[in-house]
Amino acid sequence: MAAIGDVARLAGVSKATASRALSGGGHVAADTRRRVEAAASEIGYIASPAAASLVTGRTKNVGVVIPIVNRWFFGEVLEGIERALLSAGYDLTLYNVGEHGPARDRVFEFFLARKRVDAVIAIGVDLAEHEAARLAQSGKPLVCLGGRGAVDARLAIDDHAVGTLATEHLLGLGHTRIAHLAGLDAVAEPGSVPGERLRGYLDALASAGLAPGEGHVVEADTTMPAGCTGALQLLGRPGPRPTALFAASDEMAIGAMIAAERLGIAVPGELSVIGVDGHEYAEMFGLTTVEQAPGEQGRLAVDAVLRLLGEGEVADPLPDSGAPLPTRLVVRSSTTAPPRG
Amino acid sequence: MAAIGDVARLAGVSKATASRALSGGGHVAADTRRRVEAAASEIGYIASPAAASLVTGRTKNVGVVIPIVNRWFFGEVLEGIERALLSAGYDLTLYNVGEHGPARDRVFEFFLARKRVDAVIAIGVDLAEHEAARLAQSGKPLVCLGGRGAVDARLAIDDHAVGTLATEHLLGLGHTRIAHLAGLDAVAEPGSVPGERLRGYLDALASAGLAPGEGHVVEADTTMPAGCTGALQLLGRPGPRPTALFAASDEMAIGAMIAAERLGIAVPGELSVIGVDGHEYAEMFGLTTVEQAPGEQGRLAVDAVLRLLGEGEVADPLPDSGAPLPTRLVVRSSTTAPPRG
DNA sequence: CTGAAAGCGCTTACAG
DNA sequence: CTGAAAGCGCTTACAG
Repeated sequence: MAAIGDVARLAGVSKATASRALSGGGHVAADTRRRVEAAASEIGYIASPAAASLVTGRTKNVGVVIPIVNRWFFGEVLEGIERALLSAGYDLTLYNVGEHGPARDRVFEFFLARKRVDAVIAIGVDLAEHEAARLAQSGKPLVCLGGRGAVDARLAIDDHAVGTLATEHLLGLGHTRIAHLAGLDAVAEPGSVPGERLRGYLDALASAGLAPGEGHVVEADTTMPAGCTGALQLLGRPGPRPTALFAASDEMAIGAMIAAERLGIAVPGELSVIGVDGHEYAEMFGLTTVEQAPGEQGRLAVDAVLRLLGEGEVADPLPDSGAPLPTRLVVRSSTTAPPRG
Repeated sequence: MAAIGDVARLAGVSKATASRALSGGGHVAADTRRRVEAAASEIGYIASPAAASLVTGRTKNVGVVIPIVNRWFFGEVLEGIERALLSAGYDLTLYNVGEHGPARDRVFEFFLARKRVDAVIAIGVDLAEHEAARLAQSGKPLVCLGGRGAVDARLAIDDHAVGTLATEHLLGLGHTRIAHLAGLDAVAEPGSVPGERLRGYLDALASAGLAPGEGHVVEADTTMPAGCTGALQLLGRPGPRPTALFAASDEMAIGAMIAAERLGIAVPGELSVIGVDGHEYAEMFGLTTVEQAPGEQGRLAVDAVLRLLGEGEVADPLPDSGAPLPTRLVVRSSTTAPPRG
């Protein structure tokens, strides 16, 4: 393996100068720099990250903590982060943490606690107090995308507003029997993403002088099969059927559309359906949705991390601090006015 | 940050002994080891990976190259790899490479060429000659999961056999007009995954004295929307309609089922559909499929890499070298005998 | 079983 | 602008 000494010798300079020419900020004569660069590329020299980080204390590596890879939203965020990090010359080290337990503890107590990453991005993870504390004490910048826990830098959409917006769209079309397919633990955990969307839905309903019908709020996993099962249950029960359904995610909404079809309920004729996300499959199903931009969110998280690390022009770590990430209503063919009669 | 010198001082031993007690294989008195461990945990010591790797030359980090994160198969593989790597104490550095171009070159020429990873796992990527050469010259073990390119260690299912198995299932049910929804470039690239599945399909057909009908092989992206569009095209054309369809992926197959429904074609009554993958949504749609186990494949790739790195009992790098990864036919309700008449 | 010393490959004050 | 020297925090022969 070629080391910097080899480059220096070939270029006829000292290791210090070679280092400065290749990476350091120190001034080097233009001609010297050229000679060093030529020498480096001639022998295919690439600096050892370990050696460099041992002295600089920087690793040019960011840890990304994610609860699940294989869900559209998370996959998009991850791709956005990867792209942004790579183009900034940073590596991405992936930690897929699930439920609390020894495996998750190990990530926070060992993997993330070492000097292997300069910063951490946590996506949609509810940080326990001791986890947030661990990270804080390590002194590494932490940027959260959604999720909960006491941290400095968090980017998030306004989930309450999302619930309100979706519900108001249905109210505006004239619906009064509006059901909600909520995410898991929406009722039990008020501050969570599903909880906030549920609250937005309830508040919008209340503002219109309405309340959900009996059994018209059902919780399910935010997947297509779970959405299908949940909708089957919700739409199949006796009593007045809802004319509209707000699902907490597009995958659930699509599952609900399929459930409606199986029950012979026409969408949107007999049932309007709206989701949340802007899933890549939404268009195929003509699904009306409150769209968010996960890939872009990932990029913004990287921007924030890079700023906290002092890369580029050091500005406000979170330029629009406090302002929620953008979402927008995209109306397609799955929502319309309720059936007459 | 606590360094090993602090631990040594607190335990009343030398840094060398502290190092041996904590990680090194050298013999240390049981009592000494206990004292060192107590000291380490007391001050929360965690070895600096950079310093350790500088001297050992090992990083305990594996680079994973993947063409796309947000596709079920790849997401599952990635999760399987992450879990296996983490439990072996290794980090996973993610490189999402797309089309050939400067961004991809940078991954192979810079990121992967440095001494930051001990080995590389490439998932479903067709390695160009210069890319494979780059990796080989870096001396790092490379394990491929699927994909193409000249490499030593490759794990893969037998895609030709997959195509044959799926087609034979349909033939066995009595179908003779069997269409194929192929992956992109199946015809143009004979050695690729889509190409092999297509060939398996054609060979099975030929063995039964059959050939695909006019316009009964259509290529599409391996996604649900593309599968839907492709099936719409395939099923909508004039002339005798196929009674069965073999899709190169479950997502495509599900898209095709939705297309059939939109065209008023009953599945399986008028059209049998079979896919490939064992997608998590297959069950919800009653989809018959040739199942593979991507998560498990990821784990096997890690096993192979770890063996090549000399971890654990150094055995054959690829224990079942040559043997393809397992797949199996899972029959559900989307396939049946062709309609009479 | 344990310690003193060297060294992994860089970068960074410190002089000049 | 450039070089000699120190040092980042470990591990590993080499002795004892």
